[in-house]
Amino acid sequence: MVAKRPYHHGNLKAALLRAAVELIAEVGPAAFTLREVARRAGISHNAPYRHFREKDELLAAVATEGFERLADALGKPRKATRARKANPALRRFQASGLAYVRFALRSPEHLLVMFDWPLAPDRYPELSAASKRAFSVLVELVEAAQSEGSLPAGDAVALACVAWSLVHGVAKLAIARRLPFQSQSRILRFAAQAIQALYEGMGPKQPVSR
Amino acid sequence: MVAKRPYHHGNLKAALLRAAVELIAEVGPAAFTLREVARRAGISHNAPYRHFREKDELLAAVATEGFERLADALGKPRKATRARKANPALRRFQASGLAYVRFALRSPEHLLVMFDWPLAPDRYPELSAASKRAFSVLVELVEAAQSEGSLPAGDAVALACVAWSLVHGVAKLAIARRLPFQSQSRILRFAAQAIQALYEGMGPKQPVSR
DNA sequence: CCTCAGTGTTGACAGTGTCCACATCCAAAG
DNA sequence: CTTTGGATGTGGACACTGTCAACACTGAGG
Repeated sequence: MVAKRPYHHGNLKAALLRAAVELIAEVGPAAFTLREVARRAGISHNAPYRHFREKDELLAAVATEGFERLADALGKPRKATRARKANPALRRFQASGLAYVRFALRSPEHLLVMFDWPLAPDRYPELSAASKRAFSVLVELVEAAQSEGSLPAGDAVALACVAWSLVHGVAKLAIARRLPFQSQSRILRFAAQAIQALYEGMGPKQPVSR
Repeated sequence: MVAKRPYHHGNLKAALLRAAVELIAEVGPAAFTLREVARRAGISHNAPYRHFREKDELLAAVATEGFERLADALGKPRKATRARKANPALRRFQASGLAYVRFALRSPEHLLVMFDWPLAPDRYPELSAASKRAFSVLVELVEAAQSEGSLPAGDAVALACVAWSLVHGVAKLAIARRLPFQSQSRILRFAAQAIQALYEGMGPKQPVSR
């Protein structure tokens, strides 16, 4: 029983987070307005300040939520990869790349705030912790593939950054509608090709000069 | 002789563009303010409206300038690649990837407005024309490498998008300071590695399963 | 010399983020 | 059971923003 909003809302913080995500989805982070969020939550324009120090702290909460969901999406295999024979760690690594793009397509509003909004990391320690955690998930996937032998030994962080750059680029260009593909399935197919290209090389199978 | 700003400024439009780029470099596009630009140009807060319909049109002009410079940077080889023996087109293609990242490091304010600011493309036709032009430079580089044989035949646009995604990801993560490298030279070295990895494949030289 | 289009200015308005003082509620102390 | 204090929500205020309308200055062409 949540009652009928007598004076104290009960769980305003969560409601504000939800409303914020919806508003960002509609108008983008730039046109996002604290007062409009308050309006949608049916409260006064000052109530949010009891739960967030300032506008940016609400955005930071959205970004934190985003990094947590992203870490989940990366870590958890999509469907129980049924008894893969070869290179399961590589498989999971590549799947996580697709998951990154899928996350971006499903929650573009989160990705926008996570990467395109200037939030001082030292002011929002939970946010930077969440982002570090998500990155470490990626590094672990790389290390697993390395010890499996399906990725070259060496600086796992650097390897992870290369892979990250590729899928991040695909994700950002996709949600900015800069790629010449419309449907989400076409975009995901393209992402899979890109990931494959990064692993196998995009050069011709028979190098011209050797 | 430009005189001493009598009443008519003379070339306010250009001055506003310069001031806008500087301001974005300092505070980012989100905190960018039309009135502050006017202050820096030493004019009233309404003078910009004689040259730009609205705030976003000034931003769009910045973005347009950015795409034009980017197209130049991609198209023109950095230093006259002295008498390359093999695969000159491939060389130029890879160099253009580095140029993309170099452009981002040199002009992060332009890149931010170009890709992270929501500008209705139909409201600013010059902007979308400039962005199309820049993309076509990239596609031409791909096609040249294809006819040289150093890239596989097939959809040049898709190939270009893969390469674009990689360098765009590197560029965006770099200027957002998300990569674990500090100096510009380290970042450029990393970018070169990533480009090389995309061409040769990041898998082990001796594939584990074949 | 006049005029008039282009350029710059002043003043206004609604909307924003944030501060302050005040109102309301719930739970624990007495 | 009352009291009371901390947490939560409200209303008003302020400086600032983007944008509009009316007005002022200027220089080139009649």
